[in-house]
Amino acid sequence: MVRWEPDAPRRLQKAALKLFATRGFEQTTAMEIAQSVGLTERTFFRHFSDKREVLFYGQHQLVEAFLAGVEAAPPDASPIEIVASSLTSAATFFPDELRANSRVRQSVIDENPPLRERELHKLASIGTTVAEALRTRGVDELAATLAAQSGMTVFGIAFSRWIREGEQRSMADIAANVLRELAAVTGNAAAPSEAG
Amino acid sequence: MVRWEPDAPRRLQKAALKLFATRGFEQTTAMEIAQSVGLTERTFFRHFSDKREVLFYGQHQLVEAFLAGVEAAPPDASPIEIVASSLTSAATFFPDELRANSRVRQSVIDENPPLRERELHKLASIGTTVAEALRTRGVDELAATLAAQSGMTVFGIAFSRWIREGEQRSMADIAANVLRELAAVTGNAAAPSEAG
DNA sequence: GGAATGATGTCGGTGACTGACGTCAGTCAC
DNA sequence: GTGACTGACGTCAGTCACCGACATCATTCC
Repeated sequence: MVRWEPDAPRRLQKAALKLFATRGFEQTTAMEIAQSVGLTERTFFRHFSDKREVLFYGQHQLVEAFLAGVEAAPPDASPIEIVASSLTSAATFFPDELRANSRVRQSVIDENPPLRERELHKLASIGTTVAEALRTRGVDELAATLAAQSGMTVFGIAFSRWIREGEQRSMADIAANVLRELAAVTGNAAAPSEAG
Repeated sequence: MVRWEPDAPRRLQKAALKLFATRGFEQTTAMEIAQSVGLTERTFFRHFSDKREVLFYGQHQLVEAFLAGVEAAPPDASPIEIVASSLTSAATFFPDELRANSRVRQSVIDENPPLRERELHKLASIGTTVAEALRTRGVDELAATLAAQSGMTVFGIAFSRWIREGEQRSMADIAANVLRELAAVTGNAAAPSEAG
């Protein structure tokens, strides 16, 4: 007989999402989440640095997918081509079966500013990591930062479209479209000093 | 005889920045900030929704500068030209005299993840507002969101360069350069579906 | 079979943040 | 000029996120 059920973090995450979705994020205490899976509040905070973090458990693998995409790009690829490869790789983390689940999770996040903050921070943090990987490949700092952060912008927009009701395209397809549109939008940029 | 010193929020902000810079953000309690200007903790939280917010007092005007830049753009301007105008307008909020002050403030923010989160949220929030303004001008949703969020990326990078030690150029000049580089970087984008 | 390990529980605390209510100077109606 | 009203603040008591220190006990390793 085992002393504890295994995989406490994932059990806590599932319980937290359910409680947040029904009762609301603020109205749910860490103690309630923990007790709903037979653990104590203290144990909750041993697995998650704070109450918000429980919704972001497993993000580590997403970062690695982005990085794998960077490394998969051919040696002569331009910065934005590397980012494109990175997005394609990351898109494998969002198969169609996950769409419904992602929708629920995102609706919880969208309704709670503290969770939005954490999400933006995660995105920016991935962007920094990808930029670092670009610099390792010889891309200069400004281009690397711009390409990586733009990639995160594309990713965020693509994801929000991917979970739209009625959307049929795959995450990879949407990301590709958004990235093309980014090129189109920025293509004719005028210097800001000309305006104002 | 006046009952209270005027402009409590600004006094609290100045005291908070000084304390955060010397003692650290976490090591400074809201009560200490309040007491250092002769107020109570309760009054601190009447002016600021949370402890982090004290460092972002006055951001409202920055948003309005961005929006003024949007409105100043000619009617036939492309989305990215409108964003360029917006950046130029916002740049007036960062005259050279503010550089030293901005450096101190930013070093506090950079060293504290909770403050970084709040900053990213503010930036994204301005981006959403600018995107909304673009849509009002007839820009379609995708282009508006891309242009506005890219503008925030440019703004963030430009600001971090503006406060670099030894940097001489104005905020407007740097922003113009970064925006040009964005166009160059995204110019040759390949579809992500080709890679990976 | 005893020691080390690792995940958990227990206890007591700090500090962010809130709601309810009291205080008091200025202001304005009458 | 008195009384109602308002606005900025103080006081008090509470909830909850989060942490450090220490105890517990099944499993594992020697």
